[in-house]
Amino acid sequence: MKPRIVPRSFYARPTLDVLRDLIGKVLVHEVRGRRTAGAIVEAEAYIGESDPACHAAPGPTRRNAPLYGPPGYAYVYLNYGIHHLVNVVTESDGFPAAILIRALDPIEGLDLMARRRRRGARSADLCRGPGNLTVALGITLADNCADLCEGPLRIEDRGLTPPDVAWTPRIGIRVATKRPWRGCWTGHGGVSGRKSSR
DNA sequence: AGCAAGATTAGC
DNA sequence: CTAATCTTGCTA
Repeated sequence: MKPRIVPRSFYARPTLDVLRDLIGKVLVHEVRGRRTAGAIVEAEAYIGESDPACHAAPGPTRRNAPLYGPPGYAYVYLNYGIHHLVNVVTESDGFPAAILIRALDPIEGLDLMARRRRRGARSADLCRGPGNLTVALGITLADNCADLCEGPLRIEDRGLTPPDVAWTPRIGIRVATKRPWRGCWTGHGGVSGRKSSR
């Protein structure tokens, strides 16, 4: 199967279904003709205003506006003043939900990724961790609201066999840590997490 | 206008 | 385990 951009209808479904099918898809970013890409290995779901960990929990604000918009768009924001995190907006237009991309398996542009990551990192570590993969792919606030179905930032289906997905609690947050809304590529070494979760 | 908090990471 | 660092949103 040749590379194909994932259509908007893919994202207009229940978030956990999208999350399961997103593992194994390829996130691509092109800057000045240079392409970087990696297979999604780990991601977390943030669903609705009733999810205390979701940015939409306080209701609509200027910052989380993309979450309420149509599916298939990127929601990028700065966390802890240091790290950019990428989310994929899901569900129907008007319902706030998204999937945080936490780790990738580098496929293209490894040299460029290494250059962007100042601290030396082995190729397998280039895109491990939500804050690290945005640096490796060169994703910034400028990519907020980017259309993932068209443009320099997109998600492709390269025909990889859908991997088994392991569900675990979300990490790195301090509320609602018991919901098993973190999907990991079973047995893949590129999954983030500092301790036992690997 | 000022302040506290946060979906992280690296370093001791 | 804790510091670093800045945007957002709430309070005055």
